[in-house]
Amino acid sequence: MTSAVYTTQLQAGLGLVTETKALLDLWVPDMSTGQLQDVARGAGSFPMITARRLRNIVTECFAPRYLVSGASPAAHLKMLMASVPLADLMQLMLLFTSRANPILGDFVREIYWARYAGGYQQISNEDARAFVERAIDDGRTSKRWSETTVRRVAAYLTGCCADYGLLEKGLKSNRRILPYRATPTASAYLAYDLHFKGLGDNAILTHQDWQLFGMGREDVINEFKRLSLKGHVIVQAAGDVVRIGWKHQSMEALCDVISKG
DNA sequence: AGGTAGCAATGTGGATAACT
DNA sequence: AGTTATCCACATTGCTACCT
Repeated sequence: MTSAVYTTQLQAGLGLVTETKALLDLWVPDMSTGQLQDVARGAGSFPMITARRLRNIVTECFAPRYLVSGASPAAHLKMLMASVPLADLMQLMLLFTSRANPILGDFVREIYWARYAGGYQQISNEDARAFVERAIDDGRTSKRWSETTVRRVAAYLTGCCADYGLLEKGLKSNRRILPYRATPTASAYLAYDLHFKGLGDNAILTHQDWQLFGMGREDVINEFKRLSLKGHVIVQAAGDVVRIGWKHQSMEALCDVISKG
């Protein structure tokens, strides 16, 4: 799906939902990863973990996910955090984590939603392992991973899905598929995010990020209609041609409206 | 030389199986 | 039932090739 190389970076941390919230509380714009680590250690937000582990979390998880694109993900999540339900934030975390770790995004798109659509009740680590091994065969990694790395990364894929609410939580190697649907906040965010990235309306409708939520072009159009009811956009659909009227002038404006809604 | 990315190895604790 | 062995998931630390 994507062409990026798969890495083992998920090894450094899975969903990290509470850790991410804690770091967002401490983070301010223009803060370096080193500064963030220092602040986090000083604030005692992570009393149970070592400095080395904190480094892992900040530089290998938090930064690649939320400090990219001028740290806009972090800035936006921080804006939304106070008023938006955790489930919505977790969907955005899935988006950012999948962008940082293409192997997760592809797993969700190709395996999770295929199983979901196929009426399966669960996804096992063995399913994930098969996905990883096929990816290696297809040359998606820089080199062939060892057996243990394959097994672990496979487990991290399902574990991360569990952290973000797509699969059942707990220490299981076979997890139940949970009902999962993009929330209005997440879909509004993604819509505007793609828009301000400069994508045209038609390209937005078919963007692969929607597939993280199991949405194809028709689903996206229907979602836009829902967003129009909330006043976020205006949708004009005539046959195959869809035109979007964008009501907010910036991501900050959107986040402001969402957090006050 | 020092830093970093990518991968591997180790530590820990819980869950389950196997045994007595 | 209670104890021990084994497995598994996850956190943490270590290693190394590569780049600057």
